[in-house]
Amino acid sequence: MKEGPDIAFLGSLIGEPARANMLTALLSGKALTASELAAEAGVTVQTASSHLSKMETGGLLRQRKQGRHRYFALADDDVGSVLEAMMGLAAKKGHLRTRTGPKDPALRYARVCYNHLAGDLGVRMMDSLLARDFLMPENEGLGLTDDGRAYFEGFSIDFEPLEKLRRPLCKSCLDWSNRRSHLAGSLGTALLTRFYDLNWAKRVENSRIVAFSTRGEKAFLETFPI
Amino acid sequence: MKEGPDIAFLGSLIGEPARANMLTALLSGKALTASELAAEAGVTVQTASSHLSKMETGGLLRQRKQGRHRYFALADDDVGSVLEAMMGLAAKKGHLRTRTGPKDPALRYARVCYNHLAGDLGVRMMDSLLARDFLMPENEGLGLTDDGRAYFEGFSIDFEPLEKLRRPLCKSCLDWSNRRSHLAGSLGTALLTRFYDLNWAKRVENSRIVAFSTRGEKAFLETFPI
DNA sequence: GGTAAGCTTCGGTTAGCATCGAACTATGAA
DNA sequence: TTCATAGTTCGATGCTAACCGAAGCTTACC
Repeated sequence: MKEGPDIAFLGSLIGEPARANMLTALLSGKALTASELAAEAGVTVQTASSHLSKMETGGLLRQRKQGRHRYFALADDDVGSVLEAMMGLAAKKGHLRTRTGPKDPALRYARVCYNHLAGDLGVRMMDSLLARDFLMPENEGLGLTDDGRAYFEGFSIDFEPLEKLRRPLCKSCLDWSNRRSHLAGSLGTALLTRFYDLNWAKRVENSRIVAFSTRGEKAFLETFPI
Repeated sequence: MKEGPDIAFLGSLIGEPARANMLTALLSGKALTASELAAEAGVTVQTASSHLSKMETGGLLRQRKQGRHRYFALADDDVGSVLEAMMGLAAKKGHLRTRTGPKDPALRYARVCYNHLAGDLGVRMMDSLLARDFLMPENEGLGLTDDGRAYFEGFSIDFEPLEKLRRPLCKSCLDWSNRRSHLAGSLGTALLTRFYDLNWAKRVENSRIVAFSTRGEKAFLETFPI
């Protein structure tokens, strides 16, 4: 009767508070256990387990067994992108969750989006890389220029393992706080890891906030001028 | 307790079959009456009315009264983008609706996405415009170059009314069938209208398919070479 | 082997919400 | 005024799915 992909199924999967909580938690990029996700969503483990299996068969989640733990993560970058896009729309329409605490400014400034840097600093990095022609928009998304490759190699990014992955190297992801794009893809992930390694920033426990040190922030702003 | 925008609310709004059907119908870009949408969703008008008011207060829909008719349409381009993004994910994950009929190839070739051209031809147009530097990727999305402006004016696009709108002129929208981008925004809308005016193509009744005439297709391909 | 932790499965309960009939409002036509 | 069409509101019904207790399964650690 009807043509096209089934939006309703996806929507209902995302549109249940407990599941939405879990998905938002997983947007932090960390793989979490069923118990952790249950706590995050405020339901018992049995209920969480049921939700998790639904989301897994629905293609939103990926499961990795490790000993007696089962770690859940978003299935791929696309799931994260759609979630962030929905966040953007929700924010624009004023559908905010209960109370957007004092963390909010920090969250808008620098946060983890699945596995890469988002927020003001994420957008700034993207802008800077585009302005200096290190990244070039391509049909499908984003391409790395030769200059860009050299630049990142100078920044101690090792491309060899990245290129073996099935994930795209560069991808743009729409920011819900800014309504502008930031860099996703395996390069985005690698860069964020590099920031951690350089001690420019570290993750805030139980939050998506990325806390830059004053020194780290300075270095970041110098590395990615506008 | 929790920070950030509320995904669950949006998801539940979209994740109900009747509502999803209506939204998909509205992706055609046409404003439809409550009765038409009820038929589209396969529910009675009372039920439809209830759904419509929910979606309107939820910010997904916009209502325009006209005599004793009430026309509903998607609230803005962003809603359309999120819907297409979800379609992309659903298609990728294999969640297709009941049976994807013989219309499908035509739908992938050229269809309406809210108010602009999508599908293979839509993507080709985007590629062509980018390759010839008529469009340039900018921070937020897409920018029109001076060359581009001249080019479109030669194509009888009148920019004056377009620039008075609050909508962005150019915007990229991810294609669910192709997983590549095509041109949205008010320019995208204007171009599609122009194709209709030139009799290159016309809408197929009760469908999102855009049917190009052989002459129109030829002209289109020449106008937007790769 | 025994025990504990992590997670899933099963069954029964409950709550929310979509659904529709019927009554009501509003606009237009005769 | 009267009738017809478009749409909303109200109330009752019924279905679905989330929820949790209890039991079962698997893996680890002593």
